[in-house]
Amino acid sequence: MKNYTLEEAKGILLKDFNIDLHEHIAIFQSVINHVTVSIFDNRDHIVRASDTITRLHILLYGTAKISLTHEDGGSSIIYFLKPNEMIGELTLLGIEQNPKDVIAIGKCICLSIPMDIAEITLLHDPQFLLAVSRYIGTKLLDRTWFSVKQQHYSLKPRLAAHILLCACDGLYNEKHTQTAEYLAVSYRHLLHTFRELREEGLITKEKKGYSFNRESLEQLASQLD
Amino acid sequence: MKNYTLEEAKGILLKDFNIDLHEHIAIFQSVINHVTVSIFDNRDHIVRASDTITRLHILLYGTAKISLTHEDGGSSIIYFLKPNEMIGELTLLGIEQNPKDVIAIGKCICLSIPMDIAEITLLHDPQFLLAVSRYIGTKLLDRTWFSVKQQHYSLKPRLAAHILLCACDGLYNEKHTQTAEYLAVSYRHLLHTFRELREEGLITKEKKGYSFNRESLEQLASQLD
DNA sequence: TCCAAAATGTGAGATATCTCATATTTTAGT
DNA sequence: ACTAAAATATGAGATATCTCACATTTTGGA
Repeated sequence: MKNYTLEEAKGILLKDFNIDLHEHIAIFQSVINHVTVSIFDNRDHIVRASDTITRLHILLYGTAKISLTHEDGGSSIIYFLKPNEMIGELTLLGIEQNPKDVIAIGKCICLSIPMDIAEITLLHDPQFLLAVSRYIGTKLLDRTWFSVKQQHYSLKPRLAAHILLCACDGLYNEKHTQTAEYLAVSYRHLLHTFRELREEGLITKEKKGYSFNRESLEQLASQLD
Repeated sequence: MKNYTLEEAKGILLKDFNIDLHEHIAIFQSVINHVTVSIFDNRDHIVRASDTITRLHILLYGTAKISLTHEDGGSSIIYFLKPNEMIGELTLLGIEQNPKDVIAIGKCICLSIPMDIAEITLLHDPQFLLAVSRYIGTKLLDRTWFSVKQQHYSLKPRLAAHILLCACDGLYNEKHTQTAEYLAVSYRHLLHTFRELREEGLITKEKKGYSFNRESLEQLASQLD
């Protein structure tokens, strides 16, 4: 993990990642001179469950996972974070009881400000508060939909939806281990279901991932709506 | 369902339900002259998924369930609402895409104000916005914990936790049909698990519900933490 | 008080999913 | 280029949970 000032970061971000910072810092406008930029590598902890959370982040680039380790040693992926999502907002609000691990999947870039600065400014800023309400509310709805579907339908249609969701240029290419944790099934069972989809001709294994028959997958996934 | 003005309601609430309104209207102070009180009977719809939502409610008394009907005809209980919880706040924030049914379980009493009044006042009130952020954030954490546990552990320990949570004066007395929907298992399987708990001596059927060995249930449920 | 609807209860067989053991292939770091 | 770790893959048997069919009991209204 490397840290940069906003000034240092501007050049790097624009050159190497084609990110224009101006689009992203609106929400931090009132605390702009406290903003720094951090670049994380694959598997770096952005937040460690066991540590005190000292900064409020916004993910600019990359994907991160929030995950939780159970008493029995197993773990669950709770959420995949995508660009423009916040990290630490529930701690800022003073309601997070059981912090979770946030881990970079591939390279990740975050804006961040110190938590104590956020507390004395953002918590009184109606614009920020409305934005954060909407953000958390949307997550609540997403999570509700996801978990209701998860508990009501078997893996096959959920996997179909997941493949469609993750596919990039018509190719699904996620790690089965991650998918199994996210869909909360055993690795073995996930593989079994992948085979079913293959045998039914809905997906085909290629060198770089799985290609698929979009219409058939969509039809399978449509029962979730 | 019956509606009352705040003035009309004061007497009824204090006399019949021992509710002192003053404790509850703080959050609506700025729109106090638009507040009305509604009393719902068992199985009344407080909100109907198919209708436009025109009021923002706060539940004062009773229990209500939020539930959703699946494409395949089955249904899931998403959440049990308890006193001091809001109904319609996600609609107020403009982010609710798929409204759900909210149904009274037994008698329910709500404060409410028209949604359009809420939009022009509460959405700019930092105190309200902070309160609503915390409220929704807490729900997000509850729901996350619940669904992660739900998908990772079998019914037995979850049922133990549920019995402890619902028990009143050492007696569990919920409808099995409701419990099955909430814990997202078939009625048949729920009964099967109840029998297991009975045969292992953790619970005992009484005339008015189930009594239980608290320590044993707590030990069973403790693996969820 | 009576009836219809809801809730409770049980059996049997089907299916989804898990656990564990083990082998091969791919990936990342030095 | 080599090696250890991670990811992929498969089989076999166990378990959790579901579906359906059916009988009995309780409950809420007219």
